[in-house]
Amino acid sequence: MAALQKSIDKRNALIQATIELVNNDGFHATPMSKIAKMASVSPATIYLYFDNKQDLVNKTYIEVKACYTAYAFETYDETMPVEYGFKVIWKRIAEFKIKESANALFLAQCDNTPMIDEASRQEGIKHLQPLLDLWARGKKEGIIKPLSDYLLYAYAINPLSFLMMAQNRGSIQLTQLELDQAYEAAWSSIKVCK
Amino acid sequence: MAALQKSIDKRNALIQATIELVNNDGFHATPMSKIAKMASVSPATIYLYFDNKQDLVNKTYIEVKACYTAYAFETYDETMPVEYGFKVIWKRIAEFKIKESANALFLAQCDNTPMIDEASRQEGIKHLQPLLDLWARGKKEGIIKPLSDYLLYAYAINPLSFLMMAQNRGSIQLTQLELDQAYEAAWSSIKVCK
DNA sequence: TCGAAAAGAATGAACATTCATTTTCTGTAT
DNA sequence: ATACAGAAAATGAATGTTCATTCTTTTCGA
Repeated sequence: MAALQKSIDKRNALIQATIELVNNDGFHATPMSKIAKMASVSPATIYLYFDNKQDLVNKTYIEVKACYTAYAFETYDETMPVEYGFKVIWKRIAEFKIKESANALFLAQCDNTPMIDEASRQEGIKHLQPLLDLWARGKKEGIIKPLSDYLLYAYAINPLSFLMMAQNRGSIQLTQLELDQAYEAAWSSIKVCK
Repeated sequence: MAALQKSIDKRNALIQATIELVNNDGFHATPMSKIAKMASVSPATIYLYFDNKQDLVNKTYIEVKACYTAYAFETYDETMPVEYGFKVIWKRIAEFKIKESANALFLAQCDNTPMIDEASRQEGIKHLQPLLDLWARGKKEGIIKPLSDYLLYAYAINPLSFLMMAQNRGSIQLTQLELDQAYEAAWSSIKVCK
């Protein structure tokens, strides 16, 4: 059976093109024809891989978000002490912003825009669970302030939001020192003061 | 002279309609015809007030941003002690998010999207100067951590970014307690630990 | 009565999606 | 091995719609 002959490379090229073009021009200012051209594919071909433009961008979002969270939790495991765990995750997220800046920018745009379906948004959130768990543990151990779950949740969606601001629309690169400072600031804001 | 016979009400209605529609559908998914209809005006009339669609959204952005900063600094003056000044500004910003949530949402979308001209973006940033000055003072007095100016700047663009996340795309309203917690977290992240 | 302001209809370009063909792949029979 | 049939994949060219902007005419205020 030829159930999956469609080229995964072509699909990836389409996703990459979508990210790059949406970053530069925004969702609605990015024509399917341009995405097709950048992916070296006919416009009609896109519809073999995705239902329509909305579906393309939804799936791109979910894929990038999954990539983001996988990256964030790569070096973390649940047996780590809370503070160390937080540090490990935080640093990975910062690294993601820097090394995968196109992906990070794309996520920022999606998360602040009516561009993505609510369902896909929910889907994208799921993978952040380990961070929420870590925080629950930190609160239980008295290491993390008893912040409202709702705030922690907001924080979890974008713990680096101010780094995002620093990175997103300015093109300046953050230094290691700045990253360390940013981490310290973030940790200070949630840890219980001794 | 009839240099300004054009109705300021009509202009305002157009700006309001732009904010509301862009919040719901995004810039490019908002047709001029719809903006006109919501403002009870002919599409052609928009062009008496604005050069084109881009100009309309740029001017809307600048106006909302000015409104935001005016609100933020309303109760602040430069003679206040640093910590108190920070608190006063922060609380006003939080209030803005809550009371003027449509405006806040609009700004979040503009700031994370290629929707606004770079020039207008710069224009919008200018009014944040008092906060930068406050921080310079705080650092000089040893009250605020010696964070990189660049980070403080990023923070200044959106000191409430994580509150934004909490408010923007979820529709849940934050409680007073949560706001207090959020303020404490923000202050902890930048103050010098005693 | 004149000039600005406003209106509605018209224009032309851009775009998402579909259609009718062509190309490529794969499994099978020789 | 080889050729071929059938199906999936890919294509470029329509199609029909939507929309920003402009044009011509009408309304309004002084």
